[in-house]
Amino acid sequence: MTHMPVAERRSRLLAAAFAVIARTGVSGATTRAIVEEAGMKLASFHYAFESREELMAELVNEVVETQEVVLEVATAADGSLVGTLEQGLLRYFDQVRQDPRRERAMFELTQYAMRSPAMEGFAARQYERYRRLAVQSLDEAATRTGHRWARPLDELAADLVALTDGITLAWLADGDDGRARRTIAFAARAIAAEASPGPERPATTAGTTRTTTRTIRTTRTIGTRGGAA
Amino acid sequence: MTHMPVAERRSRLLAAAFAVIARTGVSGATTRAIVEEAGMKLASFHYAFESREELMAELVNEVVETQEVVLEVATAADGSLVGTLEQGLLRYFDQVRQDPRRERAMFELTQYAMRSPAMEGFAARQYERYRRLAVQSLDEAATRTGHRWARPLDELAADLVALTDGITLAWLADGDDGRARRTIAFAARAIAAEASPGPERPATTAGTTRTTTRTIRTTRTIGTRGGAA
DNA sequence: GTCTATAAGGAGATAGAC
DNA sequence: GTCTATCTCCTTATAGAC
Repeated sequence: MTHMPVAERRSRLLAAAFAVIARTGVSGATTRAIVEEAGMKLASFHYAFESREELMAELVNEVVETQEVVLEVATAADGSLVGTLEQGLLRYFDQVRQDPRRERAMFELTQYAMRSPAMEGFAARQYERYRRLAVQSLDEAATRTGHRWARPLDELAADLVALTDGITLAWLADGDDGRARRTIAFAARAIAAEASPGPERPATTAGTTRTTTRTIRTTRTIGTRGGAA
Repeated sequence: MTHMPVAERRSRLLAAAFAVIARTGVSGATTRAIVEEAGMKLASFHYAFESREELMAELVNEVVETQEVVLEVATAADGSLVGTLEQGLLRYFDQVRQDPRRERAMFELTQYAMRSPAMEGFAARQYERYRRLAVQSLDEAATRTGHRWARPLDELAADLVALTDGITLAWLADGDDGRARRTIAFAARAIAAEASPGPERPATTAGTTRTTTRTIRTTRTIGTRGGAA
């Protein structure tokens, strides 16, 4: 019915496709289901895209490039590195809890891409992006709490991504919030243990609640179960 | 052609289904592809199974129950806990490298089960089993190296499973052996850091190569990059 | 540019001969 | 019990009217 620039149509179809995948999985994302979700007619699909495969490739690309947060660093409750990391991980986990279907869709799209010879290398690029985002978070966390990472940041980023992936997968499987939070506390300890007290001073301690002013409390933090668990 | 007890037929179809899934993914596991893999005719499928869905459910069950190793503990190179854990993780990783398609199939089956309302709770059972196996490994590693876990073993098992999952997923995505091994070294340190030197003596130090006899060397082992990386 | 109608093929499942 | 042949439905994709 309505006229629509082809770019707009493509964009809407991509969004619709992701929505369908989130709801029913990749296998449910038929051209018919997608156009219905987008409120279009079937023929419009093939006017905007050469094939379903082209849409999937485009979607997979878009999804990689718009991936934003691995974990958002928010200055710690007590200024500690562990606490800061744990807070960040808990925020990430909140996002997962808030929209589990999105997360499931991401995993499925990754696996779909790994199966498609045409999308060779996509999964690798996705994980590279995850790591880049993690690098930023780790860098900021260390700076804010006055620490220095004892290993190449890129390596630590890979460790962090592995932990978040594992935590997410397990939670998607069993939905056990408490368990996820305990593993998050563990993850925070594990990552924090890879830092040394560094020369970088925390930028500012203002504006945070419960400022215990206990700066540079670090490395050996076994047993710090944080506010979680 | 050949007569065959129905139980045998079911068993062969299940094995064929898993092979097809490993090769082409769940979406490629059509009844036709499965019977071809098994060297049967299509009608035999529906003689042995009510429906494709029934086979998938059965497969998913079988796969859970026959899952054997999360990580196989082999006495450490130097008797340390970190080393023991790292060795075990490296062995696990070797298995993954040796048959990546199997691992991919496992992830896909889990996700498939999570999408099927009929298989509600399967994924949770699978992860419970993973944890039980991890508990055994952790228990043995601690006993052998004379340590005591400072947290409930079930929690640590969840941490370990998250790490192995994350390591596996990342490697399946990018195939970077070095990175995987570095993350494994990190994982070993992280888990080992959750132990305290305990009263349990190592059972025996005989039969292991490079027995440095340095018993009870523990907890603070950052930087022990082991034989990996 | 957008629609209806349909082609062409693959899917799960079954009928019925042997 | 095992086969061939077929039903029915759903998929991607296109033809052709408007």
